[in-house]
Amino acid sequence: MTHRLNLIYKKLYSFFGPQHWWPAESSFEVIVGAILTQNTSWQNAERAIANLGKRKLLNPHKLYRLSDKRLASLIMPAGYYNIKARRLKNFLIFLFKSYKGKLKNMSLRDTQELRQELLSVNGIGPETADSILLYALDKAVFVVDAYTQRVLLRHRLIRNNASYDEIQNLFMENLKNKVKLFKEYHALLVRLGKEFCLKGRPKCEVCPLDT
DNA sequence: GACCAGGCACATC
DNA sequence: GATGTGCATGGT
Repeated sequence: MTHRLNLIYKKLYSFFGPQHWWPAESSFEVIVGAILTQNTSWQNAERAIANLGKRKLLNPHKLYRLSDKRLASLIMPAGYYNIKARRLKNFLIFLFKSYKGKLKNMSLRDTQELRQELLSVNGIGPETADSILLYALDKAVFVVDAYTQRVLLRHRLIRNNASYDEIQNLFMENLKNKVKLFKEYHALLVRLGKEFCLKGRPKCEVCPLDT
């Protein structure tokens, strides 16, 4: 499986090239984006982030002080805005209570322990937690999302009811080069999923992996 | 108008 | 542990 996964990576990289993920100007922006993009197109999440950025609100202190109602209205384009406002606040409450509002402090914690802490925040599930760890804090954790599952399933690399942890372990046990590779690999899987592995179709057509 | 998009919590069996 | 539902905008 190690060889298989490395071969897939090589094919994806040579076909698509580097993806430059995560598109953001700061670690905090990555975290905000990770929550805003939950079950939502990145384009819509971006509009919400832009609304915050325009008002210089993309830092923990400012966002923490913003009322839930105001926050919700600003992130409206991302959809689920009431729930997501609450989720952003839940993360910030955690950040201030446990790490004095500083990402640097949070980043010093042991990766697996921090992962457990993030998962205990209401509104942060496995994908959001791992996106934060990998893309905001540079921790060697593989991110699994809907595209990852779909691509792997289409190519029969997992069984159709494989759990999040199973899929994540598949990558983490078989790949070296950790952080940089994990970032690029996940981004490439999303790119492939978007362009070739469409939902509601039994098979990928002209899939770069099949050539 | 239907379906989809870089999930998650919660209820229920 | 599996399955169903609410949350909501904007593009195709």
